[in-house]
Amino acid sequence: MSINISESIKISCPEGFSLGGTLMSGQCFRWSADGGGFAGIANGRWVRMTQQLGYILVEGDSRGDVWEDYLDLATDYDAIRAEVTALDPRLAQSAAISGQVRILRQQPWEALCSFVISQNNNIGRIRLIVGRLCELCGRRIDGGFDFPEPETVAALSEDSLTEIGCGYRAGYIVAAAQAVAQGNLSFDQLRSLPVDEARARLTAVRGIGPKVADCALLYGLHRLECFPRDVWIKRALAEGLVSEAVAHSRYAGVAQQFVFEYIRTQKNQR
DNA sequence: GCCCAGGGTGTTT
DNA sequence: AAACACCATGGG
Repeated sequence: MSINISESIKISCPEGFSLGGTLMSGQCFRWSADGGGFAGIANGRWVRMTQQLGYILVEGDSRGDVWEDYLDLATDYDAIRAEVTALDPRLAQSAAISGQVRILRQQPWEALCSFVISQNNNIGRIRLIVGRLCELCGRRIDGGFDFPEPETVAALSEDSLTEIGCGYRAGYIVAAAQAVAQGNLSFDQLRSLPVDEARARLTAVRGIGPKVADCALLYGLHRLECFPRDVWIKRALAEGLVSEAVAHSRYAGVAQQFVFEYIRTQKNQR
């Protein structure tokens, strides 16, 4: 397969920014290490991002001026980091190691669908299944397959999803897709509703519980006050790496990502 | 073989 | 409301 690197652009960013941590820390499942950088498909386009001193090199289909927004480079993470560590000094340990990670601005359906797949699953297998889903029914684009539209997934049979390894989640995936495709779940509404109501709309769908709802709101709609509680974060709370005070603060989701990435990197070094 | 993974649902205490 | 079994699947 040949990739036509038609264009490349540079996006300035803080030198400390962690591109790898941001793309590979389990908030998105479509990136992989490639030639010193990271290749993947987002916003309907294949690109490879490579971090240089003070900027990100974006090669491939880099049209559209969407990547600075995707990486959330306009948000002041120094201020966020200062605020959450002031709220809980114990968090400084995680922030010191993983505090250069940002919350991606993914497309809401991709985030929701990916985290429905994520339940009781591990990151490697989530990547595998999400990739197969795109190959199964995503639009063919230069470099691979785009994430499928909700209408496309809503029309799939549960059997076809079981065949690509979705297991018992097949029905949940179709249910979520149908809720979106039929307008019962509107991302425009979820974006502006009070967070508790947005959560309630999401968890009303069969297969979406509180954790997946918070992931959809945090990673798909950039509601930074959401605090997804997976097994790792529950463990971190029990061990005192992060406190409930942070979990209920306005940048709870950012702090949560610091802790999640911190635990992962620590675990890999053991 | 057992345990675990970015959980949720339904049932039983 | 809290504890529990069950849900597919693959890697360790």
